[in-house]
Amino acid sequence: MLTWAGMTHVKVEEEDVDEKKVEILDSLISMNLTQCIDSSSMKEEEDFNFQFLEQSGTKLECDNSLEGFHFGNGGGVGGFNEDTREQLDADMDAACTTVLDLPATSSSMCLDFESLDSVDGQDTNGPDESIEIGEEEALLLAAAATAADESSDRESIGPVEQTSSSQCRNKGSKGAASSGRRKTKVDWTQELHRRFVQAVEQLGVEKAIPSRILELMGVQCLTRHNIASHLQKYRSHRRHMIARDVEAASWRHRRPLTWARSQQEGNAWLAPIQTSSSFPAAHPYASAGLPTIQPRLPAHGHHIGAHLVVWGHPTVDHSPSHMWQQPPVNTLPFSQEPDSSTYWQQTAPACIDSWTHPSMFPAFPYPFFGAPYAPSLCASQLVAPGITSNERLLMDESLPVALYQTTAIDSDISAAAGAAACSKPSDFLPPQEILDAVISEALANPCTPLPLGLKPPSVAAVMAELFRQGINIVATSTS
DNA sequence: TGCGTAATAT
DNA sequence: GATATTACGC
Repeated sequence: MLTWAGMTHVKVEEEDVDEKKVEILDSLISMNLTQCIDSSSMKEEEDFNFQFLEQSGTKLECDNSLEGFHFGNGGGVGGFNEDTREQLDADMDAACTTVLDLPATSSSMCLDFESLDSVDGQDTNGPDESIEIGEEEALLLAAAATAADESSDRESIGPVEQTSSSQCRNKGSKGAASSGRRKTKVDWTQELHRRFVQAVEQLGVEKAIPSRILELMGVQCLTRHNIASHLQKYRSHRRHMIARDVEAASWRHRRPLTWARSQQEGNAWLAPIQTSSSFPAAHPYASAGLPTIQPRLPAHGHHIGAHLVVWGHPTVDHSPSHMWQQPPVNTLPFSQEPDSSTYWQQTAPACIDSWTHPSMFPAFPYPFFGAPYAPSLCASQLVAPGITSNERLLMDESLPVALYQTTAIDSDISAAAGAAACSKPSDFLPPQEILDAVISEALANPCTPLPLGLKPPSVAAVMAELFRQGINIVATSTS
């Protein structure tokens, strides 16, 4: 039994259409759908199988594994050209005679032809909160597709929006007739993007042009404009990653000692975090805290260079592109991270974007800033158990040089890091010798430019610190 | 004509 | 926010 779940999500993947299904299909034509069918939930259903539609009389050229079949005001990927769509709308309107009482929460729908196998009685319902409807309703879409096929014998098929009800059209921008002119969004699924990337690589990033990419991808549902748009963003993201590489290299150049030390010490800085927090040791971020972390090597890409993890970095990019890799909030542990995390990384420089969950401890690129993010923290809070109070005091007196540079760090990161550090203070302590080395370096090179993105402390902060240290007279420069 | 890019629309 | 569309220059 098909269901209208909270998301009215029914999956489609059945190869054969038996008579029962055809029967249902026919009956659907006399029914109406008032519920908008949206593409939002289709994103995860990349394996829509068009064979059903093909076998039921609908010719679809789309690669089954690549295309979603999206309905509704959100548009989507389907196997219809514009003419087909318009005819489909007309057919739908003509065929619909019954108003289904569907829950208002039902906002999207996918067809699950696999579920259609349960027509004979097996119930494949999902959650209890699902609201059942008959296969008829669910298959109306398939019927519509069939009708579309009957109305069009064109071979060329492109992604065209398909609305399934007047409600959807109303929600749409311009109604049925006019909205039909607007193409639907392409759902750049993992597989679709993988093909895209593959094509780009094959052609060479710089030499890749939309028409050639489209050719290599062999996905007829896409248009050259689709490719161009995606390519535009792809290149943009890639440039961003490269720029970040350059910045990372620049920082390593300016901070060779710190860099070398951090490399020698490996994960020592944040190693405790790996085992004491939610960081799975296997995750690349487990080795974070270093200026560079081990990137995930792309399956097909070229490793141009390791990128900084820019958590808390003032120059951290908050552009939408990062969302392309961003797992959902409150996401699973890294070990369960979805493949989407490598969305752009398949050919873009192997990098780790700042897409990780903000609640995670930031892998700040500057080791001696690894812990004292929070202004309220003092060095002693970072000291391992067993260190003497005198040693703690000494560190407290020594660290301001390093600490002062953290004053401008993003407050959220500071708060997060501070909270993390306070909760497990002993976990954030680097080895004493490293700490000494870093402090020494900072003291020996007070004029070393700040790493990119770091702002100098405010005058007020400096004055406060000086005052705290008993320095009340400061010569000011007038030059 | 096709392409790349930026701005804008949906 | 992601994608499509458009305009413009090359």
